[in-house]
Amino acid sequence: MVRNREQSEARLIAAVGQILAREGFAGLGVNAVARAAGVDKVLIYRYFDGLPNLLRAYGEREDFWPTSAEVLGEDAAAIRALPVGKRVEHVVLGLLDALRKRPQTIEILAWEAMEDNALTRTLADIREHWGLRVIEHVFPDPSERSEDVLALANLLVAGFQYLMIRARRSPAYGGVALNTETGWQHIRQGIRLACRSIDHT
Amino acid sequence: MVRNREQSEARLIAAVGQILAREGFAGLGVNAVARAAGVDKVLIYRYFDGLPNLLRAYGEREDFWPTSAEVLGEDAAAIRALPVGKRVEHVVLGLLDALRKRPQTIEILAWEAMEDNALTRTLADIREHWGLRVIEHVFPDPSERSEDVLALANLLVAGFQYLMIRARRSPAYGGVALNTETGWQHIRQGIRLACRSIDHT
DNA sequence: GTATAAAGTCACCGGTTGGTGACTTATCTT
DNA sequence: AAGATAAGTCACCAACCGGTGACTTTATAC
Repeated sequence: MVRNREQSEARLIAAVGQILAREGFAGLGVNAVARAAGVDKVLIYRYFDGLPNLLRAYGEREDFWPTSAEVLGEDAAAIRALPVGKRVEHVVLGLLDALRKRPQTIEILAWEAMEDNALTRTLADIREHWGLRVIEHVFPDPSERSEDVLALANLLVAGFQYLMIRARRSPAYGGVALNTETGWQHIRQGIRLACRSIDHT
Repeated sequence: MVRNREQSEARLIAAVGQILAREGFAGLGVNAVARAAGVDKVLIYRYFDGLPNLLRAYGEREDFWPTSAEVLGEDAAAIRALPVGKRVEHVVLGLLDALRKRPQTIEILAWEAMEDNALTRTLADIREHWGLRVIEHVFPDPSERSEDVLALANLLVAGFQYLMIRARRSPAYGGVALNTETGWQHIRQGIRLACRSIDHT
């Protein structure tokens, strides 16, 4: 048996992702993670001082959250020149595409919303800083942020996040297909439709 | 000790609601329910043949789901005379108000989306029949159901459901207050804003 | 009043959970 | 080569989980 702390840490972090993808957060525990990593669970305490910190390490991997560039596109300055409605549409759709590629991130978001414990709180901390940066990027001028438009934008984001969560178990939601690409195209069209009314006041 | 099966059953059903309200579905188990009901857990098996059926009994109480009248208003026929966008607005806002009064129902919806087991599947069955009736009521003519509008309507419903779920733990979401009435007024305005573009094509 | 079926109690089962102490073994420094 | 430090193993803990069998107690039907 080769002894290698770095490798063991990496295995534990990878095991978190495996379990989240396979069983969801319900199966996430010290025993399960250690078993999946092929490592003794005592190392979780020695190296990470418990599961919450291991989960924090997992949440801080580079590709866990999309970068601002991935959400906003390469030319962030060009976005700020668009009317507000178009800007909202752009960032909401960008966020949708970015998150659809990250099923484990969706799993974390879901869990964060459901339960309130040491593990979820650490994850909420990580996401906090990330989310604020995006808003600052898109709406540098606070006067542009109408309360109602902000509410609508967040409602749309909350909506597709919830649909992504349901998509893992259910093939459809209220007549909208969640397991086909065309179903998600309709959702994207719905978002565009909603954003159209923002500039049209 | 008075012996009364009906009362014990009622206590168990009430205990389910208590636990859902207090701890959420994470704390929902045979032992916890029996303890909260002040009743031996063996009665759960004797009277309900297990927790799933007890939960089904809980989900079938009269006031658990809003009635169609509560969502649509008293004059369901008048709604069908409105343009499509107004109809969507009306039913989405009606559903929002109806569900805001039912925190335990939100808890169930959340759980249903998160986990997939015997308990959640029984609850999904109950909700299924309920949801279809509402859609049939509002859009009796299938030709009126544009795919994109349907997607938007479901996106809005999914959105406020997700926000309600988060509201239990977080006071705000992306700058929108979830713990004040004015915050929810902004969300309602956002819904109205989104629906405006439906008829405006 | 007595028999009987049901209501309720209690102790226990195997399994899993998060967590720890004591141990062996490998690697690295001197 | 010897010793120190860290990596990894293992057995065990108390607490909980869902679930069951055997028991006592009460109400009810006859």
